[in-house]
Amino acid sequence: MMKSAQVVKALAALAQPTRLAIYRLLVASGPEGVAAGQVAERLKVAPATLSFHFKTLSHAGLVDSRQDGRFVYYSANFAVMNGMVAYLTENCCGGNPDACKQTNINEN
Amino acid sequence: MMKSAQVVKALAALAQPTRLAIYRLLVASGPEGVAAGQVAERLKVAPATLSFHFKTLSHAGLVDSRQDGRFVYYSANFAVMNGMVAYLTENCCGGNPDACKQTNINEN
DNA sequence: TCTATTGTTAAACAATTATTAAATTGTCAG
DNA sequence: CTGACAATTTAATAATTGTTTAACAATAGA
Repeated sequence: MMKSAQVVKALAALAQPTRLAIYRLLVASGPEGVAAGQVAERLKVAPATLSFHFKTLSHAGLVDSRQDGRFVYYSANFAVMNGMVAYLTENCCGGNPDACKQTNINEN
Repeated sequence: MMKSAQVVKALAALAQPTRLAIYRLLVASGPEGVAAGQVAERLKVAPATLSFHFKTLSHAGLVDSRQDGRFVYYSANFAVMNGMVAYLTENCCGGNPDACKQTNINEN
């Protein structure tokens, strides 16, 4: 089980519109990753701002990076995301993952 | 599918140690809810601070409240939590919820 | 009604976060 | 080596967030 502090860090990293968009873009782009500049262009974010957000995501363990020539390729790391979802699922329903879904059915 | 902005709001609400602890306590305490004072005592949080955090959680739709006499009982609302987990699961693995688990197996 | 209890609100403040512009590092091509 | 390119770092600033104290509402009970 992931530690609470690490979960908070991961949640905080994703709790920002630009960073959530970055993460989604990386997830959709596969394991080879996307160059920082491409992300900047696609999401219309200034390079310095993007670096700042990458650092936050990276520090939370949500993304990996690899340098290739002048480019830095970022990719999603699913381990932390998975741990986070597992933590939420378990702590959302008191060990019964289906409880939420049942609640959801009742309320939709 | 939950909107991205609502997901960000829910993530932000939980991305704080005290609020995550509050939510977990409410989840563990069942649908009847817990009085604010009990939460304050259990988590050792000042009343005003707790009210502030309850407001954030409430505004994100993660908790419900009901007044009973002098007491205000808070309870977890699973609908938003469930929507959030569903959003993350879908956007984490590009529509394939198992991808994360497989990645996890590889990295553990 | 008076008083104690429960909880929220308001104001002030410290700490953190997000953004920008400018300077810096590292890499490649000529 | 030089110049251009890709990205990060730094410094400054604005905005947001978390906490505390004090004041405020609402309810219950004597």
